Amino acid sequence: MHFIAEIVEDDLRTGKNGARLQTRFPPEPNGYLHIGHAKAIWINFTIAARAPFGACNLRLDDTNPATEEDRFVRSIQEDIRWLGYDVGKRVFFASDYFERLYECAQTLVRKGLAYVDSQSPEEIRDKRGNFYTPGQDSPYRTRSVEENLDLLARMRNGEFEEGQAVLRAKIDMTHPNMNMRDPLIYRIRKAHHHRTGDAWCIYPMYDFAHPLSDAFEGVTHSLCSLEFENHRPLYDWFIEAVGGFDPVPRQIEFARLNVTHTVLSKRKLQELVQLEKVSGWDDPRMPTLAGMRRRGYLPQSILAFIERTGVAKRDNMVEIELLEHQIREDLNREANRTMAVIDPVKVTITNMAEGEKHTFSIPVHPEYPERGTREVTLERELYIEREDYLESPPKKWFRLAPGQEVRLRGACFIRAVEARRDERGKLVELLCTWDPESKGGGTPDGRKVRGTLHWISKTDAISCEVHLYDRLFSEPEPESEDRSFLECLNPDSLQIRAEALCDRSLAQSPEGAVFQFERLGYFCVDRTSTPGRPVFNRTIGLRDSWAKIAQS
RNA sequence: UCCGGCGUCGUCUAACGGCAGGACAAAGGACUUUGAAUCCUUGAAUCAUGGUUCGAAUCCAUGCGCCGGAACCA
Repeated sequence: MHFIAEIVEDDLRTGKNGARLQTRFPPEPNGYLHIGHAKAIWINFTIAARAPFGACNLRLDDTNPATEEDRFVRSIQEDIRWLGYDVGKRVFFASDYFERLYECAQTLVRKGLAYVDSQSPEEIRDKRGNFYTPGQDSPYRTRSVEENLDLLARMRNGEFEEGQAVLRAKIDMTHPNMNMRDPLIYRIRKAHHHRTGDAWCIYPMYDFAHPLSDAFEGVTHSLCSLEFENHRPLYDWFIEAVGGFDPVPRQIEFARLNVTHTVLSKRKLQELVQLEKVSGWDDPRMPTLAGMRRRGYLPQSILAFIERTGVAKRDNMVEIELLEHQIREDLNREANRTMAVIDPVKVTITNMAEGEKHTFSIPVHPEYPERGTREVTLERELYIEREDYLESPPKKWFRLAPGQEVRLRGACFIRAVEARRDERGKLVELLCTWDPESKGGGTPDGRKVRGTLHWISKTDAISCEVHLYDRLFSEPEPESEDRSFLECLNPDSLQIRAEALCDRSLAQSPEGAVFQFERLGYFCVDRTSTPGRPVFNRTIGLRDSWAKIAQS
């Protein structure tokens, strides 16, 4: 049980808030959700579920019309649903509260706790002071309630231009926490809002809108990331200053998720999209939920990963290996086996007659025989992976080499006899012999072969396209200061293999279907697939202990 | 120089004054019709110094280090 759960359990036990429990997930609709958001989503929904009638609201925090778009509102809802959370009717918008927030602002003015400042943005910034020196009061700080009320109404009516006036809270210009030095409440923005259109020309700031929106909704625990820790005194101040709320929400901060070999800043993700380093927000290399979905990640894997990384207050950098481990663990269970050859080389079995065919059935999943079997055909012409044959192999090479015998997965033993190459030396065909005694994959004499290869016969094969994805960044910490994250991009993060072959049975596979291509990894059907030509995305490769042996 | 937060194996995370544990990663081995999966084994940590205590990762003090904070962004 993490520290937030402990606080909440404690509140529940002591009957705080009448044992009510409510949280909220408040994204700004200015980009796609990524795996860092998944952490916030998971925390907020699992915490809410700790009480019988606990609930988590989705609140789109749309207080800045300049950056927000309706398409992001839609993608956010889609991604939350995909993760497995049903917000039902609990979808709210900060913009729905604009009128009520305005009334709160008037209340503050009447209480003498807010004033209209007519200084320029530059003056306001200069007079805020800095970490070491206190700020100075605005000359407009002492305006009367009546004047402030009038000015605020005229701000709303559009009588001022952007930058000519703002509404500020009257707190303390010498406060050591700079957030408390008369923070802005409203600024003028003559911009079109994606939901309220042109109804407003003043928009509330986050520090004002956020705590009050929580209070309006009856949120009891407002969970956010560490960078808002400095804002908590202000969060509490606005709720107290407006007054009359029950329950009074409590803000608790946790450390956001960081993962090696990727970036999780919205600005950087946006840059990758804009600079076309990736194909879009849902590029399978992106850490966005849309990208991970297209990549073939299962939502339960993402959630399990987040649960395993924990919730605490120290800064963290989770190794991507933990995510990859989780994906493999789930996909190993979920994905049925089939065979595909990504870089095919033709094999001719010279001692098998033209037209001769043998059929074998192989379990669809070795650990779950109840899932049934698949049929493969063995015949004179077939294909194996080019890299599975080596003319002069290193030690411990179990695959094909001159004179060496291997097993074709689920079928029989073959032995390499001759390699045919073109004028440039490229392998074009392998002549092999098979042992008819080895049908099924073993022989009466009980001799062992160490290597088993995946393969596909000429009649079973259809052409397909395979997208081999790897980590987007080759550096473990592309966000570290020493260079631009763009310089850390992995040039081989995508390899397109248009010559690949896969089993006929995959021709009509629906988008998102997942498979293990034996010995290669886990793959899913991309949305660009067509019935005649499937396109597969590699979600993650199998662990490859040969790669380590080969290295040494 | 100010304010806030945080320091436990390489990484993430437990411990609520009483044997520093787990997971990933790493190394070695067994098994294997996927060099997969599975199984076994091993190495690996309390930022430092003082104090309180029978006993401190935990409480106190001091120091050091790291992160965040000076948008009319969220």
